[in-house]
Amino acid sequence: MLSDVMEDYLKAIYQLQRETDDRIKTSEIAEELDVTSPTVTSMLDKLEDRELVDREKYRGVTLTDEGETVALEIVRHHRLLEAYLTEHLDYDWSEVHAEADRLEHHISEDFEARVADALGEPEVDPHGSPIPSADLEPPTRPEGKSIAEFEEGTVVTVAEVADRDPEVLSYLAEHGVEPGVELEIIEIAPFGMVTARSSEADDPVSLPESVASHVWVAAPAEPEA
Amino acid sequence: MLSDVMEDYLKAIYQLQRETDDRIKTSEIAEELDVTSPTVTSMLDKLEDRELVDREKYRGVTLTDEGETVALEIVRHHRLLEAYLTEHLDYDWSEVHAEADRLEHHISEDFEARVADALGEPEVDPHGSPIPSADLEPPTRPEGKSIAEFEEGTVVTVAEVADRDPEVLSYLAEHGVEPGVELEIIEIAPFGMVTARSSEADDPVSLPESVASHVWVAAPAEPEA
DNA sequence: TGCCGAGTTTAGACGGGTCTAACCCTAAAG
DNA sequence: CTTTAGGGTTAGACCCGTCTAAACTCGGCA
Repeated sequence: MLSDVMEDYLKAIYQLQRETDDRIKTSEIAEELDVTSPTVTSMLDKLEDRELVDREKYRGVTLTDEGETVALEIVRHHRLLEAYLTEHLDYDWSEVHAEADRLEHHISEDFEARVADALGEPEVDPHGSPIPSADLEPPTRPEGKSIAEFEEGTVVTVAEVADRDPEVLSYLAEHGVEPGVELEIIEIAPFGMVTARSSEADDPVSLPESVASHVWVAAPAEPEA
Repeated sequence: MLSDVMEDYLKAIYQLQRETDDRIKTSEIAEELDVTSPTVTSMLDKLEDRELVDREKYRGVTLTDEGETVALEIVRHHRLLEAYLTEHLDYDWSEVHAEADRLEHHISEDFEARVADALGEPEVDPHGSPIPSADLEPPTRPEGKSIAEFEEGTVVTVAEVADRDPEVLSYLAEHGVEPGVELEIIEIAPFGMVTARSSEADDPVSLPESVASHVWVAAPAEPEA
């Protein structure tokens, strides 16, 4: 049996791996989980003993297949919960993350199945993030780009908003930046700030690079304009 | 902040207190929580430090008002969850206990409020047990008797089935013993076994004293027959 | 090639929750 | 009033997850 904390580490490594595609360093995990580096090192020892991570001392870790499966299970729980809370308990898009973070470790397989069923086996959560399937096969990374990578003047459709900060999410929602909306990229400043107009809002919104890079657009099936 | 484990102890003490109305002894708590006596003693030290229990060494504990409030909060969570799982996620009456036991420590005030709202502020859970109100005032103990305390031939209405064992609950449900049904007491054997016929089942059912004592009947408002 | 700094790991401590073994108190029986 | 059995508490150990302080490694730069 794995502890909640171990699950958190595996999930963190998984998510960092999705972002960087490289070995994950101690300090990155420490940052992500808000603990010190030695704490991470000792946990990595334990995860290595259980063959949940591959490790090279001083050079970071990657998940083993088994570790990845565990991480996917937790991510599935998390995203199903987010979807359920918004659909059936009237939570706002921006509020669900913290609640799901606490609950994700404590639901049974049975609960997971019932929630998935109640939602009709959804494929994405309210932020547009893909929900791992019940078989926990590693999803192929969907192609996609952040809105910061487009030319000024382009109109794109938001697929995913990968931020977790509720304040940021509220702000984005207020300014019409949510999965599904169309965004016209108005300006990309030299320091990375993106200004865009949403189909759902009157005024344009400006987002610093750190936020804009979390707003993703699905790679279009090359609509031969 | 209280740990999950502390909450479990407070809840256990609360529930034992409902049953026995006396100081609760170390060994009773140990039994309830499936832990050894020294473990309970050391936990009681901590709860006493925090003024959540009143203690007399060698003679057991009672909850302080503050301890009772915490216990009521947990019980409220538990019973709301049980109600929600049966009403909205299609759980069976007999299955909800374990799931609620895990979740009860991890839901926010907000979640609690939304669940209560979705259910319409229910007053009892699926087992007929009263759900503490949101203000966490200690409920006055409802009058009531177990079916073992009636004369043979009496017809009673089941108000609460206070067992927690899913196997026992399944068995009872199969034989028509659930909150709301009418039960005709057919026989009370000298060793305490109760045989009764449910309005919801064809054949009578016999219950050993240990089970029968958990099947409660609300004290009727003395219907002057 | 050798040094240096950033980042990682080791060493050692601590609080939480649990255990077993040993000791001690309480209350009931004589 | 004394004994004793049963149960409660103390003592001491262990694992978990965390920390700080100190030692070490890697890789870039002189």
